[in-house]
Amino acid sequence: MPEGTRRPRRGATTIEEVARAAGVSRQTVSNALNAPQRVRPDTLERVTAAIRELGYQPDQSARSLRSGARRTIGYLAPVDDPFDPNPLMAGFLEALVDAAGAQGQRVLLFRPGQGGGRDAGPGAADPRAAIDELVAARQVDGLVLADVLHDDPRIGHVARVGVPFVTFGRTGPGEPQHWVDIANDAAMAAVVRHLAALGHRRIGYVGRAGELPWMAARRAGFLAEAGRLGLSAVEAVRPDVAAVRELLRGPERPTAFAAASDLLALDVYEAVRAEGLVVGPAGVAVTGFHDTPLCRHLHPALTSVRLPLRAIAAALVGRLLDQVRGEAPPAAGLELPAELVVRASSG
Amino acid sequence: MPEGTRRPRRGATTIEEVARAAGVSRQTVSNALNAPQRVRPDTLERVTAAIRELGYQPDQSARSLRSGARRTIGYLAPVDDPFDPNPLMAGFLEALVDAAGAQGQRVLLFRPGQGGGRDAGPGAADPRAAIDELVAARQVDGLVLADVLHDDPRIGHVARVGVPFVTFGRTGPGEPQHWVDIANDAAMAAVVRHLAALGHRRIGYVGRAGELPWMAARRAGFLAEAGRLGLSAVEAVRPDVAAVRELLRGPERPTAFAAASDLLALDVYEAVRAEGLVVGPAGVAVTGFHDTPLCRHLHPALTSVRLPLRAIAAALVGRLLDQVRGEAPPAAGLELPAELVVRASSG
DNA sequence: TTGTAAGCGTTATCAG
DNA sequence: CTGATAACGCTTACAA
Repeated sequence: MPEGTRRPRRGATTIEEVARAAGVSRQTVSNALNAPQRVRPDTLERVTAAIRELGYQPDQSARSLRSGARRTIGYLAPVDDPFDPNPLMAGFLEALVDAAGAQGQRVLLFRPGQGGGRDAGPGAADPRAAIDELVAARQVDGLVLADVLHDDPRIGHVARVGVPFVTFGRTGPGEPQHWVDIANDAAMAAVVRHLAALGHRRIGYVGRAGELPWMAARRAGFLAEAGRLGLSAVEAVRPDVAAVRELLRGPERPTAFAAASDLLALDVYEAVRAEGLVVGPAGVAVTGFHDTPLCRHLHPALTSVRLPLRAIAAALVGRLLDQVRGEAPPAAGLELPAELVVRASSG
Repeated sequence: MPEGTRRPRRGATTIEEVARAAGVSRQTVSNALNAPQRVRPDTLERVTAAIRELGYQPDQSARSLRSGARRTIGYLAPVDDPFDPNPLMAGFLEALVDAAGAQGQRVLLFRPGQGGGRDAGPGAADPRAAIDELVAARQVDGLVLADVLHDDPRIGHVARVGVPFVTFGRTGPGEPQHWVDIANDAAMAAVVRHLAALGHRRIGYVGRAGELPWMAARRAGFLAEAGRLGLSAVEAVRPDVAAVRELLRGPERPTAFAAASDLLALDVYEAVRAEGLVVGPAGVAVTGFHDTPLCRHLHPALTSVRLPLRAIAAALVGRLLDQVRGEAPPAAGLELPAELVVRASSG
């Protein structure tokens, strides 16, 4: 690699130049930025003007090196196939970047399997290795983890490493409770109450019982509330069109369906139509979960549960920065309510 | 703000400690990392062992400050409502992070309206201000911009600022040609040929003619290829269900529809069914664009155009780093083909 | 091939 | 309230 030319420093206004322009020492400029109350008002004004005029911004690398604060939060992106992206990711990331920005923090994205060098050995896709790399290089002040699984190995790892972290999704009882999550069960219970209020007595559920905690919580919330209200709850054996059609042909034909996601609600739509029935309050009512753009493109438009992504992101960033500042980490997680958005498919 | 305690340096192995452990000067450790060929093999081995043993990673801030290289790429996220996220974003971002990681680069996400401080004045949502901030703070080596519009003000701005950049989406003739894009028109032409090969002679188009370049290109590709093949091309006056239904009731009833996106294809499905027709090669064939997860959840499954997101990301990162290294920027953009994925809705 | 000296831009300490 | 001095951890000349 011919490494001849030294990269010309782009524009690169330094604190020194600002100091000269304002007729003060560079220390005063630093104070004006980091502790304005310690600078005489008129001096502050003069410095501020010079800063604005020269378009000065402190070099973040220098600042980080000196102060230790990276002003950057790492977000470990889920390892999805690009063609089957986590529907959460886009909307949540935007909210996270905004929430971080409001606190003067940037968001650094990273994924497992990012060997900084050429070592693509085994375990290259281990999220723990990716975390270690980021932390060891001191590129972030803290981490945000999403899609927390039961006994997620990442949690114990970050706790052991000692890096500040928060999670979108609750952690296990033996683990640090630095989590924020939506009330999946309560939201699904609200769905059940909504359907019950419409007069439905037999409600079908479409979703997986499996190991994904948020899915398990939705199912539990459904079953609990249906039981409480004395409704007849019927579960599709599999979350697909064929299984739903079978329910619709059975003796206990549900008059409404709650789906664990918007995409699954789409399967319900297909099944209902295939059985010659119609989706809607007059026919078979249907609800989804996530409130993706899909909901408004369906006919009838799909009732769904909207996640409070901005509130979640704000809470996560707040709790993370508390830890970064050395304050006591929260003793308990934070559960935020999700909002039921009623549309034509059920109202 | 009581700023008493100095933050304890996390673990923070330094190059000095590695040097001591390996019995060499810290200079040699640096060489082992940045210019291994200049270190004697046995010394290199000893140093490498010490590095591994201590879990040493160079402090990125110190490295950046000294060398000028940030090893970080900025991605300007589109300003979407979190509840109507750009479907591109998730899958593309993952591909971008991986492509960057393969080159030893991280990805820093940012959005307009991120005042680092408390100045939420007007124009806070101006992407140019956000770019300026990031560049002035020297947090990135270069920028990736997506969703380039006609006469996009961001392009001229980054060119003027002089920061290396590339775009996903082509730039105007008077602007730098640092772009990578998919062949929207060619992909849509392939859709038309596919439908023609199935025997369709009257094909409907559902999409907006508007100012979004990628949408305009798809429409143009459709019209051009239909004309070339002597097909009758009919456009829906608006991209919605009602407009499609009107076409289906009209004298020139199309036997197939090409939609400019998967969500629009969903509207076509609805319209076809509302008219008592059936989607599929035997009834009305339908195609989408993007190949979102939605395609496989539709019945019949939706034929769509898959974007080569990983290839795009790799090309973008490659071209960006070329610029960062001071090599001549590419004189022309790069157009990549998209792949037609045929499913039951048209085959 | 390896070690020495300097400095990247900033902030913290301590005199004035 | 302001100004000099040192140090954060690293890389790049240059000398050994």
